[in-house]
Amino acid sequence: MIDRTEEKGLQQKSYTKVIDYIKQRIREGNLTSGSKLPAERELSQILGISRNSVREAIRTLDIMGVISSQQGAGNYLTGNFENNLVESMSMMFLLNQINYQQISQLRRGLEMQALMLAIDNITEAQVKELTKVVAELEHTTEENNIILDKKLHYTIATASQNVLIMNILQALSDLIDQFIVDLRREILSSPDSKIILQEAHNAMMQSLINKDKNLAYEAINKHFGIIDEKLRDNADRIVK
Amino acid sequence: MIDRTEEKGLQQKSYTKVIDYIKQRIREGNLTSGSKLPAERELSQILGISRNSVREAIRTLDIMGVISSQQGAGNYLTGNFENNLVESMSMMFLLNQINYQQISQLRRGLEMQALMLAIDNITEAQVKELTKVVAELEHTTEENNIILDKKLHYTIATASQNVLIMNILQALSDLIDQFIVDLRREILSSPDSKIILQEAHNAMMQSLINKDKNLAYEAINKHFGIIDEKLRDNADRIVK
DNA sequence: ACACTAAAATTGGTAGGACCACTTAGTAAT
DNA sequence: ATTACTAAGTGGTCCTACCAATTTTAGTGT
Repeated sequence: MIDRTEEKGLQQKSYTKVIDYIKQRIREGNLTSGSKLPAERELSQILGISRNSVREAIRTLDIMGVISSQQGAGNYLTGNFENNLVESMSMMFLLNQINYQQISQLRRGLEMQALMLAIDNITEAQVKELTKVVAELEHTTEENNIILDKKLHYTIATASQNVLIMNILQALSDLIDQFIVDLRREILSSPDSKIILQEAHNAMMQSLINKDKNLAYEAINKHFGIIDEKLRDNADRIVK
Repeated sequence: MIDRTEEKGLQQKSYTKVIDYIKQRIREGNLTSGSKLPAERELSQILGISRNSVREAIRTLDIMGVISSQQGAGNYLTGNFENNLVESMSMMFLLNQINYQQISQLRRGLEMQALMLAIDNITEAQVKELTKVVAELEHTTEENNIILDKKLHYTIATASQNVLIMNILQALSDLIDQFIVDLRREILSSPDSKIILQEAHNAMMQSLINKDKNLAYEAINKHFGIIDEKLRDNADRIVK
């Protein structure tokens, strides 16, 4: 992406040609989401590099979620970046560059902003959906607790109409699933936190209905206040 | 790690073996940040796959920022994920999956949370640094305006002590540099917005000194209120 | 014994060919 | 027209060879 070619012999690596080529084609409007890329053998000819190098770039874009490789069919531009975020953060987590507290802090910031945006953008249907989920959450089994909770937050994220925030929140949710499922389940269903979370969820819903950003602010703080508290009590139980 | 081969033809792709292998070694503590990975030829032997496949994984991890490849020396575990985020978001931007408004909304959410965390974690030295930057920002040339502004926000992000949030904010900053430098410059130096931004920056600083989260909330909203307004007026000027 | 240099070994970067696995399109048989 | 089969196209994997940069080793001279 960053081209420092010709700068003291610092040579552009082959695979960057592929990425640059694709970006260029996108800019020109020749490639859009869903488009089929030239075949790998063809790309290697066009760019004057080996198929190996092409594949290294393709594989990277694949894992990053930019394209989707289908054996026998071809490479297609897609744009699912969630996976990439999950993989990245998963690695950061493993390398101890971040801990769960930081993940939770990030999530709080995003949930807050998502809720604020949702207040401006939520549709009637989404409010209805949300009301249903909140109601169901009040008397549900431990099994469905997580599913419904996810649904609630997902609905709000969707209502924010911000794909970027949605993707990151989804990635965070996946990350939590990956590393601390048990703890999540426990927090959601322990008697004391359950009540507070219900109140928080209710307040979030009310803030959306009344378009009350102050209430939204309080609701999110309440929600993550209890979560952070529980995390502090169980910090030792987060395993990798 | 889990090999589901032979299971109805659902075959694990070769390169995943490399990623799983590295993750496993990290979990076991055999690999940490800075460690040298086995040579590619060696890895291909260990995992029973071709060097090509190994390289596809290595290249991906390289671009993701997990490792750093140095020709002649070897592959080293690093953990610079910022680049990856920039590349990802850059692609999302190009593919029109996100627009600048969404980037700004994300940034608002993160700056808000960063400031809130900074209130709890900022050091004396950082407060001093910040005070200096804010003072300098009041009478500076257009050139230094951007640099100082970046420095201000970077200082707050650092003070949040949350590497994840720092990384994303840095990535957003890079993304802005990449696509809308001119607009950024203009917003920062146009007479009307300059005053409001100064007020916002001052309020942010005050909120840190007085540890006043309500003021922080207002300051961030003021800061991004004017930015969003300017963006609306110049939406047509964002090019790719 | 030390410092420096040059050769050798190591390691990532690139290339090209071969074949497998899967999908798609075209063709032939019914 | 439908189906079955074949052929072509395309990604997935492997191998071998060589280039380019770095590191290590051996050697040389003082």
